[in-house]
Amino acid sequence: MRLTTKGRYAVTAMLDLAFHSQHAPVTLTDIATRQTISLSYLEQLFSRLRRADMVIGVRGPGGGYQLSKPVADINIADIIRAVDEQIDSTKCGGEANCQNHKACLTHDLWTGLSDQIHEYLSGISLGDLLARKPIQDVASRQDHDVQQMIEFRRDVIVRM
Amino acid sequence: MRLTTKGRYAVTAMLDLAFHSQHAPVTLTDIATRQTISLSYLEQLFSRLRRADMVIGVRGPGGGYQLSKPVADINIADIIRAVDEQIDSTKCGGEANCQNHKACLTHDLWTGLSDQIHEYLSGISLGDLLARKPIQDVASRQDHDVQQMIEFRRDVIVRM
DNA sequence: ACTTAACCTAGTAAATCAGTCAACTATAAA
DNA sequence: TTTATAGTTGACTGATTTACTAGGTTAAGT
Repeated sequence: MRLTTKGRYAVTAMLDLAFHSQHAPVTLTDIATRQTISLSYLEQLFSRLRRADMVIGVRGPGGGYQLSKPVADINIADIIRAVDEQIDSTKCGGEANCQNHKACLTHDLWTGLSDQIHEYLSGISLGDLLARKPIQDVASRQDHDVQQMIEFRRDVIVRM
Repeated sequence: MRLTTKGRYAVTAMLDLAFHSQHAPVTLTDIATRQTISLSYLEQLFSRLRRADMVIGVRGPGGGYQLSKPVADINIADIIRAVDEQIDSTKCGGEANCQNHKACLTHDLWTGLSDQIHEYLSGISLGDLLARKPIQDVASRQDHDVQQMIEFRRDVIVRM
């Protein structure tokens, strides 16, 4: 279990997707605009999320991404694990013989805590996050603030 | 709140220190041997831990490191925060003006979760970890396995 | 056909990780 | 009072990861 800005981007994007894809697919361009994340970087993250069966890509006009499961069935640990390289078992890759001939001692110490963190994050679903008032407020504010920007951009492009 | 192998090293080392420094200071050399962590890397980590007032360095022969507080008063979040660069508020460093003129929206989404993780890790003390049976077992096994190695190394050096 | 938007590949500057090397200072034991 | 111990500091390095850019191809709708 690793916790970096990469995972934060993924969780934020998934939260944005969950909030906006109730009726129709959401384009990465929209998410990138709302959350100020690089579009190409988002593409990379969603490539992993798609391969992990967390989202479904819909091609063509009117397309975008949708969640593949109900928000209650997608937890934070899964999202982070999907985009982060899985933390290799360091040194003793499963062999458990890095110190003398005994089982890999160093990592056993950390394992308990690491498992707990994972278990904790597994217990929080996208649905749980969505249900929180502060997040709803922020999302609504983003919609309001960014909607004009998105429409303006589309108008400009249409006119070109 | 970031979670990498760097933090894992720090927690593991602090756990080792807590387990062995009841009576006398523990040298980084011993910790490095037991936990198979680079000595010089440990020195860097403990330099930060010392500046964060989590450990006390005792110089000279018989010296080493000791915890500065009871194990119940040292929590995991503090350890990780001491060695990791604090995650900067990305883009809008406290200014809260990264999107339009409004408050920094993107990061607000993550803040709630990040705070929760921090709160969760704050609730686990070194004492809590020490009290766990599996960790005691592993630590005991390490003592048994590594003690000969340490003594052997000292004998060799004395003879040189 | 043309547009849309997902999908894919390769590359890159910057940051971080994990570690080395080499010096220095304070302290306790000889 | 040497001398060995052990902490302290800083500079430096290769490898990896991050975050991002550029440029394509493919599938689907109008």
